[in-house]
Amino acid sequence: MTELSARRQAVLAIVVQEHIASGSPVGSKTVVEEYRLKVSPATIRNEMKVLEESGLLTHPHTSAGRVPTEEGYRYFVQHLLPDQPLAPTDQRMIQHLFHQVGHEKDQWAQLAAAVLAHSSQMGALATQVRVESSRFKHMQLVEVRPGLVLLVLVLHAGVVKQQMVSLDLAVTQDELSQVSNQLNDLLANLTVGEIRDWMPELPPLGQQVLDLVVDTMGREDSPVSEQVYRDGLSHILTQPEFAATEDAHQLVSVLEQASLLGNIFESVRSNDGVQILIGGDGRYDALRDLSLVLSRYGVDRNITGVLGIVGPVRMHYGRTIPLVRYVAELMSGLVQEWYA
Amino acid sequence: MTELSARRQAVLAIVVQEHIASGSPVGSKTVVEEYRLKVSPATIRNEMKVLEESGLLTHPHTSAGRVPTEEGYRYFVQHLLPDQPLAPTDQRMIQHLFHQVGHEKDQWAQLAAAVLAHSSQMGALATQVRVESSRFKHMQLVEVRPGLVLLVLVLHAGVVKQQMVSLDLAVTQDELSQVSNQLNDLLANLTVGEIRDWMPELPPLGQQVLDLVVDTMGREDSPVSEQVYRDGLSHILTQPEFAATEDAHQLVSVLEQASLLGNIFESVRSNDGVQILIGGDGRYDALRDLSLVLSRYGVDRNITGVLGIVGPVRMHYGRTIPLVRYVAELMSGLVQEWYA
DNA sequence: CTTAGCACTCTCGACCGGAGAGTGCTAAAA
DNA sequence: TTTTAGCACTCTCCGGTCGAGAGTGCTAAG
Repeated sequence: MTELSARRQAVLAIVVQEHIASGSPVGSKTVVEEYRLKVSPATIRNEMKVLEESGLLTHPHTSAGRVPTEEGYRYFVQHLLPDQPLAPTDQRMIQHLFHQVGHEKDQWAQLAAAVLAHSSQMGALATQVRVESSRFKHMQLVEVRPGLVLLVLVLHAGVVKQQMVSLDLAVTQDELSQVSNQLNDLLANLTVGEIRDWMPELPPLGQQVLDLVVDTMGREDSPVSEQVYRDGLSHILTQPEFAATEDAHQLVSVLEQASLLGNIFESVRSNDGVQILIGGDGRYDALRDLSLVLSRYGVDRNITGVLGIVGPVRMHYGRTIPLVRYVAELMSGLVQEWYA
Repeated sequence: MTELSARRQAVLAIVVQEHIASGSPVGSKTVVEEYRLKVSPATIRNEMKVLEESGLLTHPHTSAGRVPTEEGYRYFVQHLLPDQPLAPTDQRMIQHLFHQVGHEKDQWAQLAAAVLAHSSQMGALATQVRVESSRFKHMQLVEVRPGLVLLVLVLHAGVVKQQMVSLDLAVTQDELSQVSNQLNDLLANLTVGEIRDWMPELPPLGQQVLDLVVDTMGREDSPVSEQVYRDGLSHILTQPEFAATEDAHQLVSVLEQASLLGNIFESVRSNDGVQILIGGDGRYDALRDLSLVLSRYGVDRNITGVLGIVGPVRMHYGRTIPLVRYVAELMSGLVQEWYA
């Protein structure tokens, strides 16, 4: 990508903005008129032709206006987009919403998604924070019914994990409490790795419980509670009644497909700042017509979540980027306050 | 709705089935030919006319075949659909999938949704079970950092609830353990209602914790953990690029709108068997073009979840109904095994 | 380097007309 | 009384045509 003259940059910016606003190809006349340039349409046409040769614009057919390519969007976002903070009114509105939920940290992510979706009029995603390699804090065994025991594990940063298990041998609640107390002393402040390496000598029951603790600490968190799971919505869009475009169908299936999002989220976790994925950036074919504006949030590298916006490539980046950044910072603050 | 002659019923059944299969209006000739009836098309036309006058069929325009009305679908589902069990191959396939997840009860609902979606090629919904009015079993206070305490509450049926709280006064872990033990004795096997009515005399700290316990027991479960929340997907479908039909947009927004689904689920919870909502049944305008095939599952009235299928009104009820019934029974079995 | 002028291209919507599908009616047959 | 054959009629769907409109690319002059 060679350097672009100032005017050429301006033309690109205008085409991108105008296309984002209108949704249709933008012609040379529009560029001149809407932005009161002091040159003629013909001049703009020449510039646009050059931009097209650089791969930043295209036109859908001979006699339509220009449309940015994905590359054009990327150039725009990287070089031509002044990154301003979120509008103060939006800031206040969002802060207000977050003040209302308060301590219910389970609902932060959901609220973040709702706020993002509402403010951007796009799709929104948010995960809860994930705590990596947390240290053991406390455990408790509770007999639910004979032979069936519930392990409750409290880790640092207030993470609670639970696991139901049926024990081989019949035990009393007293025995369970005894084992719990013993392990509480032994394991205090250890990570799962440290426990694995160490593995102290214990009586059979203690051993069995210890194995369970290690399993449970190592296990990925899994979704819990009254969440409504949605699945297969994309199937419906294939029905002729819902004669949705190829695109709409694709969109929904991408968002339902956990593995792809998981990959992307992992890479987002490991970088700071808002990250923008336009049209899959060539790496993700399934995202061909989608853009993601994502950011990590949390506290250092150990407590992280991901949130952001999904929408068509033709998205108002000037609004969505500050929005995502702001919400991510806000969430980081909340997490800091209650976890760290 | 007056009684229908056997032949008229047969014609209705054929029209419904054929329309479900083909998606287009079905004409008198098709009815005769595909089902090898021993009458002429003209006779069928007369029958169809009567069915139309009864409000069970319509035609989209003068010279198209007939299409069932919502009322027609309802009649079909209630009177003309032989309720057969799910095909044994499907049964085996589904059982196989469920055997693999085993103890991870958090994942059952998700799996159920995935299975339903996959087997029906429609949208699927599933909630976790919800435990009503559960009895107190055990509690534990864990100091996360000075002034910040985590309450972990274990109820009967293995329900775990947690709540982070900042205490007014500084306390030691010992004091916390003492309060925990005291309350564990006092509250054993009580429901939230019983605790509220009783409310024993306690020292200030104990009182504060007791209030918190009551709050937490009474609180609705909220989604937890690494669940990816989705929101606002319907916004995207309003963009011209995803020029989805009115219907598709409606569909997605309905499924995102928690309150409507919540209402419906409540009514599903309180009835047995598979419940079918065709085109909103006149009660839900937002579901005009959608059908839901839902069922409760769980153990008696106290531990219940909801699962089912969403799709266009033109849905293959003969397949989806047995499928939903089967999965609901399977899930009930699992819940029984691990909760009751 | 910029611009006016102009021919050219392509889309889009409207309009038309014929083929096809299916109905409703009538009158005859069972 | 019920069923059926025959037939006119209606409506959609599809392809083709046409003109308006928008915008470009080129050329030649400023």
